[in-house]
Amino acid sequence: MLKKKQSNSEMLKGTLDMMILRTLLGGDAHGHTIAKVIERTSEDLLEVEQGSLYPALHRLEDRRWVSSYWGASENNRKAKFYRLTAKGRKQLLRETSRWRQMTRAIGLVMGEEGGAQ
Amino acid sequence: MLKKKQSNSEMLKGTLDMMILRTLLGGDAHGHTIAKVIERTSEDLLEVEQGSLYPALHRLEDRRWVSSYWGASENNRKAKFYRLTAKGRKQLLRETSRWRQMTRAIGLVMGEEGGAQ
DNA sequence: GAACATGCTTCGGAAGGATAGGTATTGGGA
DNA sequence: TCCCAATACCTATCCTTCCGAAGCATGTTC
Repeated sequence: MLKKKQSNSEMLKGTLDMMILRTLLGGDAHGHTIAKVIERTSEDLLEVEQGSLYPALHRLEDRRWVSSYWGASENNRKAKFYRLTAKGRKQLLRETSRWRQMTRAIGLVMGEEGGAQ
Repeated sequence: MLKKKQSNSEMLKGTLDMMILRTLLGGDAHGHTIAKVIERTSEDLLEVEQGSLYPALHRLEDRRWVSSYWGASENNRKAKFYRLTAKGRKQLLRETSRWRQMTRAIGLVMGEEGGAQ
């Protein structure tokens, strides 16, 4: 993920799962769409690579945070849809909380007096 | 890094280098001190493991972002001090900018209207 | 002088992300 | 008709970082 102009950055590894779960709060969606939603809502600051996206989706399914089923996309193509499970919802809360805590902590170290908003 | 109670989190990988560089803005320091400073300024939300710290310092030195020299610590022990180089300063600016951009982007995806302040 | 705190090093494994290659299907245009 | 672009998915391999663990050395204190 995260590219656009300068590739990688290595920063923020581990946030992709959280963003996928967050996206699924808006309703079931298939991989391709999830990636597009993340890219657009981030104002194209993030770019979700397929090589990151699909392994992430499988990971989330293995952990029972999402479930999947085959269906047809908006373009009438075969597509695997993902749905947030109850476990996934809890996980999303945990990760969101952790994310806020961590960004605040780093903000403190970086000397941003406001901390995380 | 980042533990305290619940270990890891896997989130935020790649920010350690930035925090080390930031810490060295305050003046030369050796590894042990750098770790303590990061822990304390983060209000103990972050924990810097030795197995992360020293490889990171070597990494930064390989990239010429810091230079090192042997000296004596406050406790009269042998210690390797690190100093931010001109290249390191530029890198710190780049990483800080990138960090702000990325947290803002993720904030957008997570639906935090304020974005990263 | 044993124990402890300080201080540094490195190995090995786990995990996530990116690159790059591949498959399949639909629809549109030459 | 044929081909290509876009959509949609999969996965092997490599790279990087982090962490646990083990080890070494030295100064201080009891």
